Amino acid sequence: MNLTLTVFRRLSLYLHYLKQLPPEVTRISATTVANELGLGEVLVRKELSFASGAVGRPKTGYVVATLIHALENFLGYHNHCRAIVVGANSLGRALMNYDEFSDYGLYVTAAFDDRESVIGQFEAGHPVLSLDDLEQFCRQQPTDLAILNVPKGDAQAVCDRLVACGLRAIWSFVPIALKVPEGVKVHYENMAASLALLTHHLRSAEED
Amino acid sequence: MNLTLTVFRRLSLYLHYLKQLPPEVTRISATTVANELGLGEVLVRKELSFASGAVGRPKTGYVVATLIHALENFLGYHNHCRAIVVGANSLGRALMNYDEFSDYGLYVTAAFDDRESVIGQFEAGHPVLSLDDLEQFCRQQPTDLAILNVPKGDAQAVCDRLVACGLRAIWSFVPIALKVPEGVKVHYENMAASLALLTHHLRSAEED
DNA sequence: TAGATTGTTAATCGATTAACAATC
DNA sequence: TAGATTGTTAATCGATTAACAATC
Repeated sequence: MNLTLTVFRRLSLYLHYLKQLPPEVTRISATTVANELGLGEVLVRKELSFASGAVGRPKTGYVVATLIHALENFLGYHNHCRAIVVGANSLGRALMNYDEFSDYGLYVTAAFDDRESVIGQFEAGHPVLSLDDLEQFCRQQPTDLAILNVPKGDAQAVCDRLVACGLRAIWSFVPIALKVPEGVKVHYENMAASLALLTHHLRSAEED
Repeated sequence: MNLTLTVFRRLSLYLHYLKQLPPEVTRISATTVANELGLGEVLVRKELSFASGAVGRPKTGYVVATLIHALENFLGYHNHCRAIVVGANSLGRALMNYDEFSDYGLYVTAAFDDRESVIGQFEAGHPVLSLDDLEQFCRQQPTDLAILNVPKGDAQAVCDRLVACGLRAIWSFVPIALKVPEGVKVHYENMAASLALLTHHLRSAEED
C-alpha cells in the first residue's frame, strides 16, 4: 500500500475518533469506525492494518488502546521533529501558535523574517529572528523542516538557503514550483484553492 | 472529467505560472507549462481544455491572456463570495488577513467568537463579533460560507447553527466528522497532518 | 513541406469496493 | 452452534499516461 496524503489524513481522523471515545469503550470494530466517519469498512480495516499492524479479532474487533498507541506512533506522535517558520506574516505567526502540531511530534522553534518590524517579536514563546541569522541558527539547533511563507519573488532564493542549511523537507505556502535537489521533499499548501473549490461547488449546485 | 481538489490545485498552479510570465510571452505550449511545473503534458492539455475550454493551435500553443482570463473565471476570480470566520483563534485571525483569497473572489467579512477577550477586535478591517450575533449578522449580510475554527466540543453545535443560518459550505479545521444535511458541503482541512506527512517521509528516507 | 503541437482514443496504474472464506 | 467481524483475493472505478492521427 502507498502512503498518500489522503491516507495519512484518514489515519489521523481515525485517531481523533478513537481518542474521543468514552473510556468504557475498550474494543471497537472497523465497521463502527467506518459508519461513524462515513467511510467504507474495508478501507478502514486495510488502513488500520497497514498503519498500525494491529490485529483485530472477528466478532470483538480491535483493542482501542492498542490502536491509539500504534496510530500515534505511525503518525509521529512519539517522534519529535523541529521546524522553523520562514516568513513571519500573520499565517506564519499563527502556525507558531498552532497546538495541533504537537499531536504529531512537531515543534516550531523559531521564525525568520527580513522585516525590522517583526524581528524581535515573540510568538508562543518562540522568537522571530533576522533572516540573516538563519545559517547560524541551523548550525546550532538541529532543524528538520521549514515552513515557507515568504513573498513569491524571494521563495526560490530562500529555499536554496534552507537546502544549503541541510533541511530536507519544506512545507511551502508559496504558489510557485520550487526547484530543489534530489532528496529534498517539498509539499505545497494552497489554502485559498481549498476554500475556492468549496465555492465552486456552491456555484455548480446553484446551476442545477 | 471530475473536478477534484487535486485538479483544482493544479489549475491554480497553472494560473500562477502563466501570470508570472514576462509580458512579451503571448503564446505558450502545454509542453512548456508541463515541463516547468514537472507535470505530464497530456494532463496539462486535458485540464486546460476542461477548465478553460481554451483551444490551442498546433505549433503555436495557447494564447496566454485568454488562458489566464478563462482560468481566473473558472477558479472564481470574477465571482465574489462572502465568508465568515467562526472561532477567532490565531489561525482564524490569520485567515482574515490572508491576501490570496481575493485571487479566488473570496472575501472574509467578519469573525465570530464567544470569548470576551477577542470580541470587539479588528483584523484586516473586519470585526470580531460575539457568537450570539451570528444569526442576526447572517440575516443582514448574505454569507456564502464559514471557516470553522472552534474547539472540538463546540464544533457540531456551531455547525448546526451555521446550517440553520442558511450557509451551504463549511471549511472545517476541526478534526471531527460533522453531521450536516444533504446539500451542505463540508471540506476538512488538517494542517498538522499535511506537515506530519512530510516528517514521515523524512523518517522513512533515513531508514534507507 | 517538415516539424511542433494539439486533442482523442486506448492502455496502464493505483485506489476503492465487492465478494467470500476463515474464525472467534 | 450462529452471527458478527476479520482479512484476503478479485472486480471496479477513476485518474494518469502512452500512442497516434490531425493540423497549423
